Amino acid sequence: MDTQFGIMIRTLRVGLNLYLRQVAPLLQMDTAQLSKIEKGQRQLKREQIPLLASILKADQNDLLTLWLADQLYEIVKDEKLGSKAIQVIEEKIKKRKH
Amino acid sequence: MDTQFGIMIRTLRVGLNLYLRQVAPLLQMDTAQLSKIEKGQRQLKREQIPLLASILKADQNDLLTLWLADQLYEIVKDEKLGSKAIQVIEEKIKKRKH
DNA sequence: ATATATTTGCCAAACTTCGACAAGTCAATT
DNA sequence: AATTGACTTGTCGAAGTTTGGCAAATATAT
Repeated sequence: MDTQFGIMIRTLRVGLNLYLRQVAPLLQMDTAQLSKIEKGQRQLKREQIPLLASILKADQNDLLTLWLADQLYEIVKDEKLGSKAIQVIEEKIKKRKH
Repeated sequence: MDTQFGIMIRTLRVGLNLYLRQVAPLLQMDTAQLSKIEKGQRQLKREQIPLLASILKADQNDLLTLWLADQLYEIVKDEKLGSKAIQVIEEKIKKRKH
Protein backbone atom coordinates (compact mmCIF):
# COMPACT_ATOMS: atom_id res chain seq x y z
CA MET A 1 0.00 0.00 0.00
CA ASP A 2 3.05 2.25 -0.11
CA THR A 3 3.40 4.94 -2.70
CA GLN A 4 6.53 6.49 -4.13
CA PHE A 5 5.19 9.89 -3.27
CA GLY A 6 4.43 8.93 0.31
CA ILE A 7 7.80 7.36 0.87
CA MET A 8 9.52 10.41 -0.58
CA ILE A 9 7.70 12.97 1.52
CA ARG A 10 8.23 10.98 4.65
CA THR A 11 11.91 10.69 3.89
CA LEU A 12 12.15 14.41 3.30
CA ARG A 13 10.19 15.30 6.40
CA VAL A 14 12.23 13.05 8.64
CA GLY A 15 15.40 14.35 7.02
CA LEU A 16 14.41 17.85 8.06
CA ASN A 17 13.59 16.68 11.59
CA LEU A 18 10.00 17.77 11.29
CA TYR A 19 7.05 16.10 12.99
CA LEU A 20 3.68 15.39 11.43
CA ARG A 21 2.34 17.75 14.06
CA GLN A 22 4.43 20.53 12.58
CA VAL A 23 3.79 19.90 8.92
CA ALA A 24 0.14 18.91 8.94
CA PRO A 25 -1.25 22.28 10.04
CA LEU A 26 0.63 24.04 7.26
CA LEU A 27 -1.40 21.92 4.87
CA GLN A 28 -4.56 22.52 6.88
CA MET A 29 -5.02 18.92 7.87
CA ASP A 30 -4.56 16.88 11.01
CA THR A 31 -1.66 14.56 11.70
CA ALA A 32 -3.78 11.48 11.06
CA GLN A 33 -4.40 12.54 7.52
CA LEU A 34 -0.84 13.38 6.74
CA SER A 35 0.19 10.09 8.25
CA LYS A 36 -2.21 8.32 5.90
CA ILE A 37 -0.88 10.27 2.94
CA GLU A 38 2.66 9.28 3.77
CA LYS A 39 1.56 5.66 3.98
CA GLY A 40 -0.33 5.85 0.72
CA GLN A 41 -3.77 5.43 2.23
CA ARG A 42 -4.95 8.86 1.13
CA GLN A 43 -4.05 11.13 -1.72
CA LEU A 44 -2.70 14.58 -1.26
CA LYS A 45 -4.66 17.02 -3.37
CA ARG A 46 -2.75 17.82 -6.53
CA GLU A 47 -2.88 21.53 -5.88
CA GLN A 48 -1.22 21.16 -2.49
CA ILE A 49 1.94 19.71 -3.97
CA PRO A 50 3.69 23.06 -4.51
CA LEU A 51 3.08 24.07 -0.92
CA LEU A 52 4.31 20.77 0.42
CA ALA A 53 7.35 20.96 -1.84
CA SER A 54 8.23 24.33 -0.39
CA ILE A 55 7.75 23.10 3.17
CA LEU A 56 10.00 20.15 2.51
CA LYS A 57 12.46 22.13 0.40
CA ALA A 58 11.95 19.82 -2.51
CA ASP A 59 11.51 20.37 -6.21
CA GLN A 60 7.82 20.57 -6.93
CA ASN A 61 8.20 18.92 -10.31
CA ASP A 62 9.91 15.95 -8.75
CA LEU A 63 7.13 15.53 -6.24
CA LEU A 64 4.46 15.99 -8.85
CA THR A 65 6.09 13.38 -11.04
CA LEU A 66 5.98 10.83 -8.24
CA TRP A 67 2.44 11.79 -7.39
CA LEU A 68 1.35 11.25 -10.99
CA ALA A 69 3.26 8.01 -11.20
CA ASP A 70 1.34 6.76 -8.17
CA GLN A 71 -1.97 7.63 -9.81
CA LEU A 72 -0.93 5.76 -12.93
CA TYR A 73 0.30 2.80 -10.97
CA GLU A 74 -3.02 2.51 -9.20
CA ILE A 75 -4.66 1.78 -12.54
CA VAL A 76 -2.27 -0.86 -13.84
CA LYS A 77 -1.02 -2.47 -10.66
CA ASP A 78 -3.09 -5.64 -11.00
CA GLU A 79 -3.28 -5.67 -14.78
CA LYS A 80 -1.25 -8.09 -16.78
CA LEU A 81 -1.69 -5.81 -19.78
CA GLY A 82 -0.35 -2.84 -17.88
CA SER A 83 2.90 -2.51 -19.79
CA LYS A 84 1.10 -2.72 -23.07
CA ALA A 85 -1.32 0.00 -22.04
CA ILE A 86 1.58 2.16 -20.95
CA GLN A 87 3.23 1.77 -24.33
CA VAL A 88 0.01 2.86 -25.97
CA ILE A 89 -0.27 6.14 -24.11
CA GLU A 90 3.41 6.79 -24.32
CA GLU A 91 2.97 6.84 -28.09
CA LYS A 92 -0.08 8.98 -27.86
CA ILE A 93 1.67 11.54 -25.70
CA LYS A 94 4.68 11.69 -27.96
CA LYS A 95 2.48 12.47 -30.92
CA ARG A 96 0.66 15.18 -29.04
CA LYS A 97 3.84 17.05 -28.12
CA HIS A 98 4.22 20.77 -29.00
CA MET B 1 -13.21 13.94 -25.40
CA ASP B 2 -12.69 10.92 -27.63
CA THR B 3 -11.12 7.78 -26.30
CA GLN B 4 -9.20 5.11 -28.13
CA PHE B 5 -11.51 2.51 -26.69
CA GLY B 6 -14.62 4.38 -27.76
CA ILE B 7 -13.40 4.92 -31.28
CA MET B 8 -12.43 1.29 -31.58
CA ILE B 9 -15.73 -0.15 -30.41
CA ARG B 10 -17.67 2.19 -32.62
CA THR B 11 -15.55 1.20 -35.58
CA LEU B 12 -16.10 -2.45 -34.82
CA ARG B 13 -19.82 -2.07 -34.30
CA VAL B 14 -20.31 -0.14 -37.49
CA GLY B 15 -18.13 -2.62 -39.32
CA LEU B 16 -20.51 -5.38 -38.25
CA ASN B 17 -23.53 -3.31 -39.29
CA LEU B 18 -24.95 -3.33 -35.81
CA TYR B 19 -27.00 -0.52 -34.27
CA LEU B 20 -26.67 0.83 -30.76
CA ARG B 21 -30.20 -0.41 -30.30
CA GLN B 22 -29.00 -3.95 -30.96
CA VAL B 23 -25.83 -3.91 -28.90
CA ALA B 24 -26.88 -1.90 -25.87
CA PRO B 25 -29.41 -4.42 -24.51
CA LEU B 26 -26.81 -7.18 -24.63
CA LEU B 27 -24.80 -5.08 -22.19
CA GLN B 28 -27.92 -4.29 -20.20
CA MET B 29 -27.85 -0.59 -20.87
CA ASP B 30 -29.78 1.83 -23.02
CA THR B 31 -28.59 3.27 -26.30
CA ALA B 32 -27.87 6.63 -24.72
CA GLN B 33 -25.31 5.11 -22.44
CA LEU B 34 -23.60 3.09 -25.09
CA SER B 35 -23.49 6.17 -27.27
CA LYS B 36 -21.76 8.06 -24.47
CA ILE B 37 -19.31 5.23 -23.98
CA GLU B 38 -18.42 5.25 -27.65
CA LYS B 39 -17.88 8.99 -27.44
CA GLY B 40 -15.77 8.73 -24.31
CA GLN B 41 -18.24 10.46 -22.03
CA ARG B 42 -18.78 7.40 -19.86
CA GLN B 43 -16.65 4.43 -18.99
CA LEU B 44 -17.62 0.90 -19.72
CA LYS B 45 -17.24 -1.23 -16.62
CA ARG B 46 -14.02 -3.15 -16.76
CA GLU B 47 -15.78 -6.44 -16.24
CA GLN B 48 -18.02 -5.92 -19.26
CA ILE B 49 -15.12 -5.80 -21.67
CA PRO B 50 -15.05 -9.55 -22.33
CA LEU B 51 -18.74 -9.60 -23.18
CA LEU B 52 -18.44 -6.62 -25.47
CA ALA B 53 -15.40 -8.16 -27.11
CA SER B 54 -17.39 -11.26 -27.89
CA ILE B 55 -20.31 -9.26 -29.26
CA LEU B 56 -17.97 -7.31 -31.50
CA LYS B 57 -15.84 -10.33 -32.37
CA ALA B 58 -12.76 -8.61 -31.10
CA ASP B 59 -9.83 -9.74 -28.99
CA GLN B 60 -10.61 -8.98 -25.38
CA ASN B 61 -7.00 -8.22 -24.55
CA ASP B 62 -6.82 -5.66 -27.30
CA LEU B 63 -9.92 -3.92 -26.02
CA LEU B 64 -8.75 -4.08 -22.45
CA THR B 65 -5.43 -2.56 -23.43
CA LEU B 66 -7.14 0.40 -25.04
CA TRP B 67 -9.49 0.75 -22.11
CA LEU B 68 -6.56 0.85 -19.69
CA ALA B 69 -4.67 3.26 -21.91
CA ASP B 70 -7.66 5.62 -21.77
CA GLN B 71 -7.70 5.47 -17.98
CA LEU B 72 -4.02 6.30 -17.89
CA TYR B 73 -4.38 9.08 -20.41
CA GLU B 74 -7.08 10.69 -18.32
CA ILE B 75 -4.51 11.23 -15.57
CA VAL B 76 -1.71 12.70 -17.63
CA LYS B 77 -3.56 14.42 -20.43
CA ASP B 78 -3.06 17.94 -19.10
CA GLU B 79 0.21 17.30 -17.29
CA LYS B 80 3.44 18.54 -18.70
CA LEU B 81 5.24 15.96 -16.56
CA GLY B 82 3.16 13.15 -17.98
CA SER B 83 5.94 11.48 -19.94
CA LYS B 84 8.22 11.60 -16.97
CA ALA B 85 5.61 10.00 -14.75
CA ILE B 86 5.05 7.31 -17.34
CA GLN B 87 8.75 6.51 -17.39
CA VAL B 88 8.67 6.17 -13.64
CA ILE B 89 5.94 3.55 -13.55
CA GLU B 90 7.30 1.78 -16.55
CA GLU B 91 10.43 1.15 -14.51
CA LYS B 92 8.42 0.12 -11.51
CA ILE B 93 6.41 -2.37 -13.51
CA LYS B 94 9.45 -3.88 -15.13
CA LYS B 95 11.00 -4.51 -11.76
CA ARG B 96 7.84 -6.15 -10.48
CA LYS B 97 7.64 -8.64 -13.36
CA HIS B 98 7.19 -12.41 -12.68
C1' DA C 1 3.34 6.22 34.82
C1' DT C 2 3.73 10.24 31.62
C1' DA C 3 4.68 12.52 27.50
C1' DT C 4 5.20 12.78 22.65
C1' DA C 5 4.74 10.92 17.93
C1' DT C 6 2.34 8.28 14.97
C1' DT C 7 -1.32 5.07 13.49
C1' DT C 8 -5.86 3.11 13.17
C1' DG C 9 -10.88 2.87 13.03
C1' DC C 10 -14.98 4.91 12.34
C1' DC C 11 -18.54 7.62 10.25
C1' DA C 12 -20.78 11.49 8.22
C1' DA C 13 -19.96 14.94 4.62
C1' DA C 14 -18.40 15.98 0.10
C1' DC C 15 -17.60 14.65 -4.26
C1' DT C 16 -17.94 11.70 -8.50
C1' DT C 17 -19.92 8.57 -11.51
C1' DC C 18 -23.83 6.07 -13.16
C1' DG C 19 -28.52 4.77 -14.82
C1' DA C 20 -32.71 6.00 -16.62
C1' DC C 21 -35.54 8.76 -19.08
C1' DA C 22 -37.13 12.50 -22.09
C1' DA C 23 -36.30 15.50 -25.53
C1' DG C 24 -33.29 16.83 -29.16
C1' DT C 25 -30.74 16.60 -33.79
C1' DC C 26 -29.92 14.67 -38.20
C1' DA C 27 -30.67 12.17 -42.56
C1' DA C 28 -33.34 9.47 -45.40
C1' DT C 29 -38.05 8.28 -46.96
C1' DT C 30 -42.75 9.08 -48.29
C1' DA D 1 -43.25 18.97 -44.79
C1' DA D 2 -44.36 14.90 -41.87
C1' DT D 3 -42.68 10.45 -40.43
C1' DT D 4 -39.28 7.17 -39.27
C1' DG D 5 -35.03 5.41 -37.46
C1' DA D 6 -30.42 6.14 -35.49
C1' DC D 7 -27.99 8.51 -32.52
C1' DT D 8 -27.02 12.38 -29.10
C1' DT D 9 -27.69 15.48 -25.30
C1' DG D 10 -29.34 17.14 -20.86
C1' DT D 11 -30.99 16.40 -16.45
C1' DC D 12 -31.43 14.44 -12.09
C1' DG D 13 -31.62 11.34 -8.33
C1' DA D 14 -29.24 7.01 -6.86
C1' DA D 15 -25.25 4.61 -5.96
C1' DG D 16 -20.61 4.52 -5.17
C1' DT D 17 -16.14 6.46 -3.68
C1' DT D 18 -13.06 9.45 -1.24
C1' DT D 19 -12.19 12.66 2.28
C1' DG D 20 -11.97 15.10 6.85
C1' DG D 21 -12.13 15.04 11.54
C1' DC D 22 -12.21 12.99 15.81
C1' DA D 23 -11.16 9.56 19.36
C1' DA D 24 -8.82 5.80 20.71
C1' DA D 25 -4.85 2.76 20.12
C1' DT D 26 -0.01 1.89 19.68
C1' DA D 27 4.87 2.82 20.13
C1' DT D 28 8.90 4.74 22.08
C1' DA D 29 11.42 7.27 25.22
C1' DT D 30 11.92 9.39 29.95
